Amino acid sequence: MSSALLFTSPPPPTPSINRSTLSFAAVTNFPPSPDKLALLLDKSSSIHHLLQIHAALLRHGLHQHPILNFKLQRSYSSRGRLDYSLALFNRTLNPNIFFYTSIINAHALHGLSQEALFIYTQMLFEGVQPNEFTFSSILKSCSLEHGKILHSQVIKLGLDSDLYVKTGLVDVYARGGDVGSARLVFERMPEKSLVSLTTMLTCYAKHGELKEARLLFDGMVKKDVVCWNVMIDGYTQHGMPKEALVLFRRMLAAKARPNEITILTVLSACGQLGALESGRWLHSYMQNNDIQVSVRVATALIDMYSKCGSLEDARLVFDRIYYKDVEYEIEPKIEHYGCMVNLLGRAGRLEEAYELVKNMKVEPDPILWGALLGACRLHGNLELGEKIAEYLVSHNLANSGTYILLSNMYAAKGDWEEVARIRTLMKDSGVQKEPGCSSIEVHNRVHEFLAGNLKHPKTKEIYEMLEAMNGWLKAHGYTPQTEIVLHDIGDEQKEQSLEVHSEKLALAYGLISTQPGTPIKIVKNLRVCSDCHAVTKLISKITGRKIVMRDRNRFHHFVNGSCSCGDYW
DNA sequence: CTAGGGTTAG
Repeated sequence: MSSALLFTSPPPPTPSINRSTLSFAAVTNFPPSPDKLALLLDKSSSIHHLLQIHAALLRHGLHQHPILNFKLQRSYSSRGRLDYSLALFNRTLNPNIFFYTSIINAHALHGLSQEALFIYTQMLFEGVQPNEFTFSSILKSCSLEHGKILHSQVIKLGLDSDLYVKTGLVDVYARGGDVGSARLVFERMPEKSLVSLTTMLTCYAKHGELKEARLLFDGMVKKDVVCWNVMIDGYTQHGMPKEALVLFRRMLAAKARPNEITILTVLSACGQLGALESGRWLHSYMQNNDIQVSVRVATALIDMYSKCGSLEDARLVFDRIYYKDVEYEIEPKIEHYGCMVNLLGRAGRLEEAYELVKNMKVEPDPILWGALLGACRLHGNLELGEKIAEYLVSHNLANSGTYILLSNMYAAKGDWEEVARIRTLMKDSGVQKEPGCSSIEVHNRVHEFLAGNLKHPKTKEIYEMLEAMNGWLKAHGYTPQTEIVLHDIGDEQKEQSLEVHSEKLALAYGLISTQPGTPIKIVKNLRVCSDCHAVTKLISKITGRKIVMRDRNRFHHFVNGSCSCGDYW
């Protein structure tokens, strides 16, 4: 602004003052009454505002007022300023039980269990006796060990009849993994609230006791969104995504309203299943029901679409995120070593990969060893393969994959004696091969197939299609890769055992149950075998279908007789 | 009118 303008501007208008209003305000607002300050404290929304009120308390000698001090402390805590909260607490003379409980609660809520416990002991030292409120606060963050001590104090003080305290105790035992004690406390509760039921439900679900969880869940008369979420998530987190989806449908049928957490859980289940249609449906459900796509939901959507093989949709969601979380500034973890091992392994630089794993700063996990062993198999390096397998077996690190890969290598060389030895070794060690399972989603339903499985209602049609597929394959000059069958059986039997691999059953079902030309998406829990891979390539050419197969490691996009993995997986 | 503390899901 120029100085000329400054001088030519009219002076600001003088506010007209109503004298009676002014004197009234002066009388009522000064000095501020504790009532007014309490109200202000409850309503204030910014830290700046709180600091102003704090100043007013000091200015007017109200800084030892128990209620105002308590409210101020609570507001500081809820705004995440535990430092101010604690400073206020330390300057307060003889804090009462309310103040103690509140500050303990604030620390417990922020996961500062050591500090919460410290204040608790300080309180006991000062001769202030804890009550049921104090215990339900302190129990929230404490360890199992401390929980047990607190439990005995609860009983001593006769506070163990309180519903909140009991729920807190169930939660402590549950978090500490002591399911038995959690159940004991729970079962002795004379009345069980929705929250205490949900706490116990969470305990079962977290520890994989899904049958117990479901029993409790089905017995619950009143169900809110939290308990639905707990139950659905229990299935999702324990390899039962199909059950998770089924339960989610029941949730909708029961007119319960899903929230963001439900969506996150169900999207994860869809990803595990490769259930693209269900995932898409969920996406549109969110759009129709005004459930906002937060970054977390967007990430879950991208994860789901990626795992379902629809990279186009994943990209679409990704491009719509304004603010992107990024996985930069991360410490190299075991996954990154995994990438390196895969890279070196595929390039045939096995010794280098082996050296890398041996000299890692982090403890190598079975997946990493598996990657290395897989590379040995790929390049037929039996010598190193044996060395690694021996190491794994002797260090108790072997899983079913170790044995399978090793016996694969021997089988490929026709060394059936060694194959038999490995099988015995595997049997003796007690590890079992995870059965191969393929699933396909058709019309919003997930169909699962195990090798040689005859349980599907359309079994007859599926096997007819398998026959037809064999005919097409033979006509194209295909010979089954019988050498990959591990059992020492006749060639004809080997062919038969290959024919009913779970991915072929799923593929046959996909062909008979969808319109010609529709892309087929299959999810397999293990790695796809090389015979199934070759067959799927040919089928994609013969039928003109795009086939996406997600196995344990990666996606295979089969189009017109070739696969995106370049036959290198 | 008058004041204050507690539980479950990711």
